[in-house]
Amino acid sequence: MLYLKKYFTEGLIQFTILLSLIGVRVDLDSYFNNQLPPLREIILGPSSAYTQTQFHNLRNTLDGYGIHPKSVDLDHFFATRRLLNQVRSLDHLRVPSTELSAWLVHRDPETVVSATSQSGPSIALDNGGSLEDVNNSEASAMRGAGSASETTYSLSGEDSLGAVAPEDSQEQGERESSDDLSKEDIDLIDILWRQDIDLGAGREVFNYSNRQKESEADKPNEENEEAGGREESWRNGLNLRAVQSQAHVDGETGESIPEELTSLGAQTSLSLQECLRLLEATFPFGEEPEFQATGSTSQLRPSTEETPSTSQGITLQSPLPQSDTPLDLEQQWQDIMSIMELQDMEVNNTAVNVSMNNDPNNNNASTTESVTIGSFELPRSTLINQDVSLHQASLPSCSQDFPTLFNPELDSTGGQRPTLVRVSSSNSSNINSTFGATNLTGLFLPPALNSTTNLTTTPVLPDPFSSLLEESMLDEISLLDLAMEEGFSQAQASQLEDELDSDSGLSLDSSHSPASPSNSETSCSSAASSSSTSATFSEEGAVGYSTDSEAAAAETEEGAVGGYQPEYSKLCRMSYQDPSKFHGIPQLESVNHNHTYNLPLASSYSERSQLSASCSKKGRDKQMQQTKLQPPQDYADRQSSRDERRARAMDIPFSNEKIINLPVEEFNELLAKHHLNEDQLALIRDIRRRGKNKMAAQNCRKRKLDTILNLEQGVQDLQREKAQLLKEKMEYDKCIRQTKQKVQSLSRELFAQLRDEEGRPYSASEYCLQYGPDGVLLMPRNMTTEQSNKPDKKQKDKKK
DNA sequence: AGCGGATGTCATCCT
DNA sequence: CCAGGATGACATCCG
Repeated sequence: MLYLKKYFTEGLIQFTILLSLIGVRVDLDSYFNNQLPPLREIILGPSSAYTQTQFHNLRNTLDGYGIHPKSVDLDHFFATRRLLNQVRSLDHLRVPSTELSAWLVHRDPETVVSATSQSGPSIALDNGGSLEDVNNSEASAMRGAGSASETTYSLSGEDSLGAVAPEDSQEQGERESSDDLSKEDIDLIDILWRQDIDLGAGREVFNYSNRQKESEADKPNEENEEAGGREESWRNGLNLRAVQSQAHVDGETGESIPEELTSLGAQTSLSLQECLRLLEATFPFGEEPEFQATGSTSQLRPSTEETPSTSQGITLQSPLPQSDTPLDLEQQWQDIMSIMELQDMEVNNTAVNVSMNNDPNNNNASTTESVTIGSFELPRSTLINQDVSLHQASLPSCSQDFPTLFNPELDSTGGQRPTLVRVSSSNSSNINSTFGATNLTGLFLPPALNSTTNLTTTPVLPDPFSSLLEESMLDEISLLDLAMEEGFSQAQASQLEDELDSDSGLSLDSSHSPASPSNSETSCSSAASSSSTSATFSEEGAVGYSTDSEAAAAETEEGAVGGYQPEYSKLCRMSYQDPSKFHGIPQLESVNHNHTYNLPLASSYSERSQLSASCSKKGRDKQMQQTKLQPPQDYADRQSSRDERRARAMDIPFSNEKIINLPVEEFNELLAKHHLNEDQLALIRDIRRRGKNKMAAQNCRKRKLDTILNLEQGVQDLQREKAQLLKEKMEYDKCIRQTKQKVQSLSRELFAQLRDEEGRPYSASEYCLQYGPDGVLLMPRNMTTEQSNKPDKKQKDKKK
């Protein structure tokens, strides 16, 4: 349904616009009055009536057209949404395509509704303020005013307060021209405008009246109900509006519009990209851009083409007569801005006011070129002209050369080149991400070098895999090495590997935990053989109380490990060395476990001494010497652990390893077999406890080490990620830089082409361009600076 | 002699 | 409640 509705609405609008352009007069009002209910049903569905908003109600009342606002609004909303989506698709800076096409919906000025009456709090709604009754006469006049400058989006209250002198003359001229349009045309346009407004943008957005407000200001006599609406919309959109913020009085009605509106509008901000799009749309490729109005939508194209819709077609060329073209331009801009506003609204209503508008001077300063003729104001507020909607616009990829695109235009413009334009970048949700907080003001500033710096500074990150390899591979490798060193056969080594692989425990140690239940009584040693700690234990146990096995074994293992980290080497050693040692013992081999504790001291001792002898490491030699020099028994005593000595002293009939590693049941059985006294039992229990705690401590330490290694790995990964992000940042910065340049050039071009009613270029000293969500505004400098000032603002939007 | 790493041990908590 | 794992703290050994 939505889809159909969307197209239906759009088509209807376009058709109407076309008719209006052609000169065919359609009485839309009557049509809508009669048809609306059905249309509404079609478009909105039966339930639509329930969803009416205050805004609509206001409009209805004020309009007097009796059109159900909702239908139009929704329609518009969907259409706008679609357009917005298309535009958003362009957000990607990297999109290479440079093509830009914009659909413009033209609204004739006459349609303006005077919002003045509604200025009340109800306006709080985005559009609410915009709702205004439109004077057909005014609208027509407005239309006639055509020249963008005249069409200025009047800041609120300007009219009543009295427009700024400089603009007045121009405005008057414009006004006069505006009269040319027939009332019918105006009505038609007005209807279209309403639709736009309903879509979500306040009427103000579309209000022609606002634009024309300048002219109205010039001509106080003429009532501009519309003007009031325009003012409102502009206020909302522009910071400048703040100036108007003082209660702005509708020229005709004399109603004052609360400042609140202004603030509300100001909150919406225009994103940089949006501005760029607008600029691009406005300045298609070098040539004088013309807006083609097709039905409701007109495409912005490079201007070589003739605009079919003559009346609404806008030419960017500076020489353009002030007549209609400027006005159209304005409208288009407004439309664009309105769309942008919608975007903002969708994303987040909490837009940030653009600081730019407030300080035009600052911006100027930033700009390289000194002269600022004027400023485009893009009203951020939701309200504003929606005449122009970008249908398809794509930003050139960052890499693309902006200058190339725009140079032609620049060349053509030849004459004055106003410099800078101030762009207000607001926080639009979409763009913000890319541009971040960058303010358009900064556009002209030299790009930050941070990105490059970062890149250069970014340290080369170590290969992530290296660490992994280290971690994962070292253990196994070291084990294998050990095995080989100690005379393991390849088969044995492979067996060892299998053991490693098969074990899925926390750590090697844990997996091979001696205490593992699987061990049978006879083979109870398994733990010792497998686990790192167990190895040590097994040795102890096997050796009995007096062997040097531990030291010798340790050294041997260390040698195998080589220069690797001590921790690692030790861990590895602890985990797997034992099995190798017991290899030579047939009975143990079958089980794969360490049964050293079963071995008599002598045997173990001899074995160890052999092992140590085989070792080539320095520590080993020492031990060898010790071993040779001292009697085995003494040496064993000296080397044995305290518990071993104690156990021997207490005449404990079995080895410590057995005490430690036997499963509880077997251990108890063992104790039961031997008749032991209290002291002996206590010692045995302590030995077991300490032994287990020892293994636990080793496991704990290994885990700590693993944790540290993992953390290191994580740090490396993060560093790598950081480097990547920095790289991306650089790229974005580059894009932003290019975009800024492009905006700058476009702004210059635009300003250069602006002409007042008399065809004179605007003085940079007097005017400046301001960008806002609502469009680009040409604002008097004093207005910008003094936002609180009166309606003087003669904003003349000149759209190209 | 002092330092730091490795290891053992204890106490404690938790499962 | 016991056995045992986990872990911090401390002690000891050793280079």
